Amino acid sequence: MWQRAAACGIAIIRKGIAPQFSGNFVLPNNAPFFSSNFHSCSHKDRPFSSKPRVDFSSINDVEDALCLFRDMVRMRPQPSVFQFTKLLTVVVKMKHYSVALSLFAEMRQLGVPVDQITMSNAINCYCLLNRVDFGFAVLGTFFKRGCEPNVTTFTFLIKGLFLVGEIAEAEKLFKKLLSEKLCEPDEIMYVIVLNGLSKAGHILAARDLLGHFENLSCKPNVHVYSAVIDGLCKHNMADDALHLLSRMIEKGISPNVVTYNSVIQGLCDVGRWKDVKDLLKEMLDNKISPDVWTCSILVDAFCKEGMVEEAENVFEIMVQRNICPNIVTYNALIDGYCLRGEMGKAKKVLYSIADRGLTPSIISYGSLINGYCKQGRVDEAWHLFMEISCKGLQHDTITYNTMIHGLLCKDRFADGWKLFNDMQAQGVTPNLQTYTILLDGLCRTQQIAQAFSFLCMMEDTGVNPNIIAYAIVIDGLCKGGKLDIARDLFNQLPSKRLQPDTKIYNIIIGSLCREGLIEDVKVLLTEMEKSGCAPNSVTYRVMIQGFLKRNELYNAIPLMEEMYTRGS
DNA sequence: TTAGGGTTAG
Repeated sequence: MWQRAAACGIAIIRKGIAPQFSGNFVLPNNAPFFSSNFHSCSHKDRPFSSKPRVDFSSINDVEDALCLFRDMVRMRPQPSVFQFTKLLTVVVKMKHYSVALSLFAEMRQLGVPVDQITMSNAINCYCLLNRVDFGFAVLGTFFKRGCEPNVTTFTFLIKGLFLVGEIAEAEKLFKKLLSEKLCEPDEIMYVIVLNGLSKAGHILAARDLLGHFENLSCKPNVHVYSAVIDGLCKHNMADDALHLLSRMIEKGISPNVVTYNSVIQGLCDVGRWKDVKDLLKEMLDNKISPDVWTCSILVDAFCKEGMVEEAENVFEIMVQRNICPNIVTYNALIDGYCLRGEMGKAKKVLYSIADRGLTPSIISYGSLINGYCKQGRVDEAWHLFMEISCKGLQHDTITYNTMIHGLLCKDRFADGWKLFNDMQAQGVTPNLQTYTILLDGLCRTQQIAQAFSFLCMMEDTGVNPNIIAYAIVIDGLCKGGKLDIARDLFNQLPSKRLQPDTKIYNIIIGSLCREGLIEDVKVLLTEMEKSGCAPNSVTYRVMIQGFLKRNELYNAIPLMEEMYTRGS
């Protein structure tokens, strides 16, 4: 739908004629979009002195905003379009987008003036509600009153397209703005485009666009560089990120704490500790103080490496530098203790969070539940799982997955399935991981027919089983002595657009060896090599084990030799 | 004296 609306909106800009649907277009709340109250006069035409004062500082929540709106509507003379728009933006900042749109609709019904900025804000609200299509429809109505969208209006729309995953369309619209000179993109628009492209994995396109931007008269600023640097770091291109960091400095743009945090995160992710140290030094030399984000990244990185003592040292540094840890910092520490199995310490941190004026999040509980489950202490995990609702938090897909997985690992299948039903009853959507956990449970208990039905059910609910899900079922079939069915399913993978990985080859090869089907093994090994899926140490191990089980030492020994030659 | 931008976690 939005493409048509967008095409129409863009065509209108190009031709400068009224949109075909502007007159009677009805917004989602069924209020006609247009009324005759478009405020076409500039504020100079209406002296501000004639308008009553409106106190926005008294607004603490959305109810206050609604009350003020009612007061403003009754005021005589009526407050200006600026004041009404200001109120709308206060509501938008509170993230009450639907409320802002209702106010907007009411303004139109009551004859309160709206202008280009008010309308752009309405577009923004639709976009933030993932309804960029309605945003484009509002765009179409701009021209009815001889008003033109500007760079901010288009920035809202491009951001809206990225939000709903319409990456190509966002890029297309941006290029159209450039090629048809519909507006002059500014730094903020570049940040939105570059960040959208980077986050969607189109990192090379983002880098090219940055190169283009560097050649314009309006030069990229620190935010623009930071967006691309962050994208590079998130796509394991830490060297490129470091290179870009040097380039921005050469061009006289100083990185800020956010830029450094992105690079530090990227370096921590790949364990480049020396570079992290150098960068921290560079930061301090440049008089950029680490913030709570920097510290949280470091705490998390140390904890993931099992270096909890070092993470605790970061906490001490935070105290010295007067940096207050936030819930993310504490969650990283909880996770660190859990990874080391130090559940007592992890729990102590959880219960100390409230003492520090913070509220534990669902992630705090999720980490602990995961830690207890990993240790097989499901009853303690369950106790915390139940505590979540008492604390006014909502269970999410991940906590359900963790708990179900924990129960199934302890063979508490009935409890696991009961929780799965409860999850759906609570309106928490199962994801691929949920289904994979349950599929594994079915296969481990040799409920193969149910596992097959489950695969079909997954497809029906729009969650396509991935290679891991198939590997679980194929493994279950092999372990249940149903090698033929397993091979059939394996052969169906290409038709499901799934590329077998080493793990799945190993499952089939191991079974074939146990059956003594050495010729079939040779065929699969050749196929594996051709597909770029190299045999690994597990491949050799399963083959050797298979042959030894058949007392075929003469087949096993040459494989041992080959395994050592290959260094697997 | 009305609008838009970047980083963290189970």
